[in-house]
Amino acid sequence: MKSKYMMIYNDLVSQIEKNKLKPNDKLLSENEFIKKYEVSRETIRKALNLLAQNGFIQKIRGKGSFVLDINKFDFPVSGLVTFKELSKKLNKNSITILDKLELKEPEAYIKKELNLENQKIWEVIRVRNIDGENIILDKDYLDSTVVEYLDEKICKDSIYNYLEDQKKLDISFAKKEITVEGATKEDYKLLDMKNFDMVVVVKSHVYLNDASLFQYTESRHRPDKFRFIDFARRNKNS
Amino acid sequence: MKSKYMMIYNDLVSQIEKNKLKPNDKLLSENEFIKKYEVSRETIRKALNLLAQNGFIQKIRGKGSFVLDINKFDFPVSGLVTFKELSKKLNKNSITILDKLELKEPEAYIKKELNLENQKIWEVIRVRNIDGENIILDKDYLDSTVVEYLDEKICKDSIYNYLEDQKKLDISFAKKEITVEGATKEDYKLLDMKNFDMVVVVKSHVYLNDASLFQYTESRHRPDKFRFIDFARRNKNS
DNA sequence: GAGTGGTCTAGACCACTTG
DNA sequence: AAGTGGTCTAGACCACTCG
Repeated sequence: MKSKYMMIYNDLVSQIEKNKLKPNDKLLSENEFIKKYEVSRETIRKALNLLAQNGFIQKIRGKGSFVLDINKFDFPVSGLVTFKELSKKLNKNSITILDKLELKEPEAYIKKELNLENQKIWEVIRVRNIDGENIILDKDYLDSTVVEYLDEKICKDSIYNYLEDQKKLDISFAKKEITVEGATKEDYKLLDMKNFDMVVVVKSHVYLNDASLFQYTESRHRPDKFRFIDFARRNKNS
Repeated sequence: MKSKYMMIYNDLVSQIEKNKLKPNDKLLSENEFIKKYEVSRETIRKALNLLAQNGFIQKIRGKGSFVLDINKFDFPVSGLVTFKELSKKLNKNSITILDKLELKEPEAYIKKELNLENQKIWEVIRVRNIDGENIILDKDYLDSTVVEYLDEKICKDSIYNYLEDQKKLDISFAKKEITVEGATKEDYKLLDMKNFDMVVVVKSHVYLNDASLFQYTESRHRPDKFRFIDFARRNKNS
């Protein structure tokens, strides 16, 4: 955030997103960046490595760093991103409908997913309406010992906003699993399923900075509207 | 590969995979690692940061680094991994059936996906049979100016093995897109579709180290057998 | 206060690309 | 030969956790 390499990273990301740096453009060399930002080489390299990791640039030894033509920003992207952040980027006409908000004893399988003892959980069921159609069903389960309070307003806006900005929780990482399953009665009831009989299910376990699990989520998508984009670098360690 | 931080990274990964380091175990501190491996701190930190990035450990300031309980290795995992590498990890009984191998003029949409001029392409169509069922249909299209030669043996084994080990190509990164589509006649013909009428489609654009695009792939999965696991860290830059 | 990880520096040597 | 990125070092200061 305030670290030098993060500021340089954010500066370059915004230049790429604003198209001030275009695909195939050559960045300044590391030595030129050193002069421009008045920092050491390793600091520049941290920023550039982050850009490479996230698919913005490709570094080529002996040649330089080049902007990639991966327009990840037209679509949903991998990573840990909230629905609100996404719909903002996509410029879609989206509404969130709160179907259920309840502090309750967890069902057995939720208890298992969240490794709970006797804590209660918040169950939040929300329907995402995009361009007039109910497309996504989000079912969230949050450990009430971590998240003591929730209300309708928070759920309709963004739970993560509240947790990060108000509660200062440090949401750190998630394990996500994508599968395709038969639609349930609940899916048919809450979503505009047309003639589809399957849904894409994204199950997430979300962890705080101290590696504690606090949230389990099932995000159920009508198959024709589901899209997941991933940028992957190849590992050749072994 | 031969770099110090990569050797340390691989050493620790193998300790975690062999369960010599168990979930929630505390790693040595950075200063202890310095003594153990006789390297500088930044070198240790490069190795540990790679582990954190890939979901093996969580670093907590003031406390230490801890092994995560993310059993990514039971399942398909995100990243740029070949079918052969995957099936080896999964210990499944898998067979590859070569349906088509042809050097030809590309169809218009392939030409577009690969930004081709007048090059011919290799079209490779393979069916993956797992535990006796035809589950996955892989359609590969490779730029023949990059990959001049292919044969049946290579396609039945692993194209990437050949390209990396024999041809010394540096496969670097890919953009992948996951969607769900209606099954085509080809899907019905080549896959054991049971009663399903949709397939999960993974479209990949694969690039070399010099950022040149050389392969486009469509991997079509029967929906009940598809599973994608992703480990994601949250970015809070903006 | 001692120990931990996070950031940053200045300098070194290397491998690779290009003119 | 000059310029590029890749690795590595030794040391510094900081913010955080914990007893």
